[in-house]
Amino acid sequence: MSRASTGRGRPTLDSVAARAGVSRATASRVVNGMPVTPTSAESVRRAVEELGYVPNHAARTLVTQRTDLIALVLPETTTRVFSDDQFFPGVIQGVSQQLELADKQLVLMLAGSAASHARIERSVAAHHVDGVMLASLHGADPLPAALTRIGIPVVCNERSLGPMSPPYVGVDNVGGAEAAVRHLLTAGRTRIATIAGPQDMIGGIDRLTGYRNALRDSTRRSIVAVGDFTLDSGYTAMRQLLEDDPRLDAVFVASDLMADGALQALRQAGRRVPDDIAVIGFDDIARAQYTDPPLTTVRQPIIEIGRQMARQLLRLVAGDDIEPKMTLPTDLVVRQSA
Amino acid sequence: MSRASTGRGRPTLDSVAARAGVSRATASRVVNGMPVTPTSAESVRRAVEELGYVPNHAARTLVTQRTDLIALVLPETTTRVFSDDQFFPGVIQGVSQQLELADKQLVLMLAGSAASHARIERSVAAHHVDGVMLASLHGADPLPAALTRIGIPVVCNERSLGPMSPPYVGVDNVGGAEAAVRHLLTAGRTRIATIAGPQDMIGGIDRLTGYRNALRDSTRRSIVAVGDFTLDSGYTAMRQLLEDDPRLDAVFVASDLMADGALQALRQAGRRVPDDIAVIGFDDIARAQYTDPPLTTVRQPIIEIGRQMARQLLRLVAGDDIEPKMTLPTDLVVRQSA
DNA sequence: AACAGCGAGGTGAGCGGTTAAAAATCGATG
DNA sequence: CATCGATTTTTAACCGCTCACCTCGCTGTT
Repeated sequence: MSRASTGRGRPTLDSVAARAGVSRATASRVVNGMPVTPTSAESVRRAVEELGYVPNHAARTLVTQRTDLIALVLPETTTRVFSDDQFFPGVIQGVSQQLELADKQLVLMLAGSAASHARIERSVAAHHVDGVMLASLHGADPLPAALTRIGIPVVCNERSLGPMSPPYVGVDNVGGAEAAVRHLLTAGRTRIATIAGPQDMIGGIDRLTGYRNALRDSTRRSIVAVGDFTLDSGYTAMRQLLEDDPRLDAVFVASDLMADGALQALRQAGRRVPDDIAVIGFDDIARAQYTDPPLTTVRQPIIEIGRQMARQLLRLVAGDDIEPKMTLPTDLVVRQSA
Repeated sequence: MSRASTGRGRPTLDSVAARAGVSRATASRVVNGMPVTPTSAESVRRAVEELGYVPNHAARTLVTQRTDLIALVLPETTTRVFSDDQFFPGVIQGVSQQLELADKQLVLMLAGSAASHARIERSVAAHHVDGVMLASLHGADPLPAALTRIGIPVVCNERSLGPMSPPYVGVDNVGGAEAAVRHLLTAGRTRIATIAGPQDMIGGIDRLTGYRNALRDSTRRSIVAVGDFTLDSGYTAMRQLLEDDPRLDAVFVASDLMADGALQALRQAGRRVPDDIAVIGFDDIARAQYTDPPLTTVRQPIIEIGRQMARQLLRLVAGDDIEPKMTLPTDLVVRQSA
């Protein structure tokens, strides 16, 4: 028998069924789009409409074991969440678009302290979410391994440096950097330095590799300074480079934010860009078109990264298996700085 | 009787109870920190430990009617999510910090299309979340009213322009703008213009009001151009102002991003800042310290906005009632542009 | 010694759905 | 017209947890 449905509060499937004159099971079928007689489908649909019925998510989750929740974990290092590079907003936007298509909700988890790390693991262990996306990991973060062990689908942004590398969606950092440096070589630049990113992040490592690759094919030697993707570090690194080798005529900078800092250092040092020295950045952040001069840079498709991460994860959640490595193209955007 | 606990899969409260030699109810009490005999508390705790038990969230939600999920709704207007003002990342960070203390999870919903609007309403109607924070609404958004009608706690960022205004956490836009303009007056500036923000957003409206208030007390007349908070619009507005009144000696700009654009227009027009013309922005975004010259601006405590929104909402969710209007202070940060 | 009072722990009824299995319905067929 | 197979619908058993209520053993009182 269907349960007594006298109770007030929001309507349940029982009240819908009662009103439509069918059993709860039939009502459930209609709600879930399973085949039923047009007659009962119609009456159930009307009852749903009249009562303003909305399925109870918790009840459904309890039996189906699906939460329709997808987590996006971001490391809450001030460096990145609060920098201007717009990486996180972009990823969030892409992820959000894709999840919306699949009618999943996005749970955002900022992993700052060790406490939040533990909290995330607990939450995932409780199967509070169906899958997890990890973005912008530093070094050999233990999280990918921990989550994989729990046995929940995981997708990363860029390959993980740790022991266990889950499927990932990355961009062609190496190729992009190579293209940038080749552009400088083609323009006849001879002393080409780089301001690399942190060497415990894929972006930092691979862009430096690309720089080295491109120079290896030429006769130029490599000149390297290291920053941490912040504007200040770009400024400092540029001053350092100028001091070490005043005759530089080009610099490939591993992020636009650092490139912006580098431009300031160059301006202060009285160097004209691109006449005296060419500058190429990486990321193509919004500001790149407003620097002085507008910045030539390597664009990475940030929103697309988010979309693809979500797409891959959704497949994993659905039980399909996927190509574990996905690399999105980068391309050189030529403006005035090189 | 306790249910047979032979089933494989992750441990349930039943298996914990069985292992600890107590009833499910007692195990539940221990897990939820209610008073029990030290003896049974200890044995339950050990069982939890050994089995790696984590409570099933859906089951708990089903009976308690709490989801421990809090939604943050952001309008996905490209203008803001993808601008450099870092408002959203800041709010997210503040919200996240506060929610973590209360052990709630954050569900992020981007409200772009009409479809996503409907989706959000549906999700809230299903009591998928315990409460909702709405940020940065445009005009008379119908969402506050719709959500309030559903009967779920809502907190906004800034008061809503619509018919129904939920409790909100805002900043002292008027006072900040007044302080900025007074600073210009004190410095002896005589022709003080403003580049206002969009007049369908509280920030845009109130900052213009503050500008007018401050001028009303003086003998200066007001000169107004309107932008939409983007850099480009600041640039355009500044050119317009210069054309209309070439003898301007100061401008109060309703956002740093627009101020950045204004600085570029001024530089291009050959005006020296602050010698020929003083510029004051609003927001104190990260970039403000790197503009040329560094920007004098009105700081608003973005992270704190997020924290307070979350704090207020959590109280509402807990059933406490709160002061429906909360205004956080803004303060003038004097750098070199004025 | 009998009994009220009290606190700890057990019992069982839900919470609101899904879904496998059983029952009912129905058109087609011999 | 009874029978059979194919659908559609109903029944009822969960999913895993909380909580109101009841039981039970113990102490303190008269």
